[in-house]
Amino acid sequence: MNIGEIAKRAGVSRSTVSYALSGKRPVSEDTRQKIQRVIDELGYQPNASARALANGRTNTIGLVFPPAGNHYTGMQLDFIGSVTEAAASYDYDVLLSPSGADSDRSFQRLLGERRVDGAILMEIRLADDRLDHLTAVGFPSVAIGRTAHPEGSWWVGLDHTALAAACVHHLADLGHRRIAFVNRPEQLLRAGYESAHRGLDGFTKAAAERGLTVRTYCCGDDPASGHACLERILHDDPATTALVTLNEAALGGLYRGLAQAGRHVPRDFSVTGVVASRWAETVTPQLTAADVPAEQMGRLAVDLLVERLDHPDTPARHHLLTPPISLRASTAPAGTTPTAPAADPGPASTHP
Amino acid sequence: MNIGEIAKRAGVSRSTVSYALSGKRPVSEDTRQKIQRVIDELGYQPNASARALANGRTNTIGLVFPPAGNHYTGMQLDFIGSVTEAAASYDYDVLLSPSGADSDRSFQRLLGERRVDGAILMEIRLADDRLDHLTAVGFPSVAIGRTAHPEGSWWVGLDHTALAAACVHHLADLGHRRIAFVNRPEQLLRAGYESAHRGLDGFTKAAAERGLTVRTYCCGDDPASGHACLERILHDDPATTALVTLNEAALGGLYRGLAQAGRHVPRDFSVTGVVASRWAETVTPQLTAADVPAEQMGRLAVDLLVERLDHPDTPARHHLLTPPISLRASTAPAGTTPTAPAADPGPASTHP
DNA sequence: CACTTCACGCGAACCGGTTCGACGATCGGC
DNA sequence: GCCGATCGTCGAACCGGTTCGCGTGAAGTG
Repeated sequence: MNIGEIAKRAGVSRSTVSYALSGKRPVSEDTRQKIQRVIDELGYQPNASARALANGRTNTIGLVFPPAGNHYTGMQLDFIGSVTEAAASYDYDVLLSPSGADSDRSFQRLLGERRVDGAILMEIRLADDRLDHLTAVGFPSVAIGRTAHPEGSWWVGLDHTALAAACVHHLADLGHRRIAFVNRPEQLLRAGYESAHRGLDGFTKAAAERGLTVRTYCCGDDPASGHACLERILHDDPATTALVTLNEAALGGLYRGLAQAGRHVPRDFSVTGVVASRWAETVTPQLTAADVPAEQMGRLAVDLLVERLDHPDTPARHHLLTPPISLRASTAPAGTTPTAPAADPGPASTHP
Repeated sequence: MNIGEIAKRAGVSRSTVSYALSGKRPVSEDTRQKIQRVIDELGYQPNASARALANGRTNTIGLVFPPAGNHYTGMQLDFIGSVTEAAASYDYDVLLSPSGADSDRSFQRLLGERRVDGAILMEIRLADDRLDHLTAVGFPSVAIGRTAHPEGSWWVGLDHTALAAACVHHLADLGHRRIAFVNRPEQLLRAGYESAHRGLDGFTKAAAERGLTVRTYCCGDDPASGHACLERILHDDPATTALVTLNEAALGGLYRGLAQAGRHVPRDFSVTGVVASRWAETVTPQLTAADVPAEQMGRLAVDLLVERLDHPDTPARHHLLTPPISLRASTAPAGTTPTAPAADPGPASTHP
């Protein structure tokens, strides 16, 4: 059932059907109704490929995935969901592109084969060749995250420096003097992931400002690594009384490690960090954290991209978000029994 | 840079370039190299829309989302990731379709506008009009989940009945006599979600078989609901000593409720269920559960779909999986102190 | 009544690929 | 030396839309 078929049955030409549908030229009320009736009857819908070929727009945006293997974190899920929904509200579809191991192939396909009108990139690195390439060829894109030199490009990001610093100040205000920082995996830090870098930066500077004793750690994106990381922390400095984490996937393991070491949260040990609220609320006690507004970020990214697609000459825009720390139940004043392990080892037992 | 440009620079016709690329007709080694050189030089990639229009295949598969609003569970994330990767390995792209509130519009677009060659559907209902429609029009699709009458259609699913029953038997073998069942939200149960129905079924039958006293609950897909649900459970029957859950998003809340009620897991209360391993390992103590092999399921779904696309006349195939229960740390024999609350209320305090 | 004006609708060209039928050149066989 | 098969290439048609220029009939104007 193509447009020619509709035209034939309605007794008009193909172009008239096209104009009746697009409204780009006036069509008399009579013929419009005649055409509409045939369309309704046959349930006709124009072929997307043909339309894309003719007018050069696919009405699809690409969502470029991190090269993080098959390990997706919760935040990414939230991005995907919110981007998809926001795109749908603009009548755009979303094409997923795992810029994974063979990043080039899949990524190049999106652009070279013109499958998408624009792209949204996740998991940005400070020096991001994907973005460099896109801006070099002038391809419309919006980054979720910002590079070292974001001037003149489109993005929506979190002020990781400020957020990590806020966590430090929160702990320092509570009297903690020896704190640890649990970052994303070392491999990602080395790759230049912006959240890992800026977060570490903010943590380190704020800690220096407040004269705290700190140690920083990288930690795999899974509970087992979190558990192991926590054991290292307490081994390296048993007097540590608090930690800041950017690693939501490790959170469960960090808590488990604390329980096993007999440190009660928040009585003996405070935990905070930068984590999406749905994960902060999953652990017990709930995590006091700067909540990553993933859904809002996804929607903003789509808004920006659509604006850029509709008005190609608009100067670059961006949104830098700094959500406040949500006080929940995982932090408390330090100092009642700063270094001694808790007296009651009961709750920590985990025998099978 | 289109195929005509390549042809001109290589001094051949457009059709020759096409044949050189597709290999569907022999091309002399000389001209092939000449063409290849030009292509490499210009970085030419054929336009996807034009190709799709010409040969009727988009090389894209649609991944149809649940109508669950903007609330995505962890399992869905795993599906999305594994489907995307598996599809990439077959050179297919993945188009996301939120068959959400206005399910029709987005869903119909995929099919009617021929944006995709085939579709993978998630969150299947026992009576699923989307699937009925697809099979009615003969559109190639594979379901992740199975309807009430899956004969003759393509799917990969979990034997929820058997899994829930296995959980019951596991608890019964440990001596538990009064257990609760925590299902997905009531709204989904009423909508006919197959996991909710078959799981409930398997639970009920197995419990009857073993002569257990049971109560069943529906619970929202979030920690707060889980917490509330657990309070209801203990209020309705304080002698309950174990629960089975299908609701991974509520898991954190269930644990929190138990801690707050002074029930130590697994000493005073056993918890098990059907949950993806990454979530089972996030809670403390780690959940003894039938691990949902989400990644494997995603890959299998793609395998089936690609087979169906390549061989349109193959009879329907499917995979029914029954993963074993992974013994972790959340279940223990009942009976040492079956009904009395734990003596030590310490670990349950959650003051801010 | 002749002339412009306008509203509508038509045909043809185009987007960038694929595919089919045909044609010229080369080759081997008798 | 002529004929038929084979190989490599070309031109044209087609996929299903969109868009431009033009023609036609009716309405408006002096």
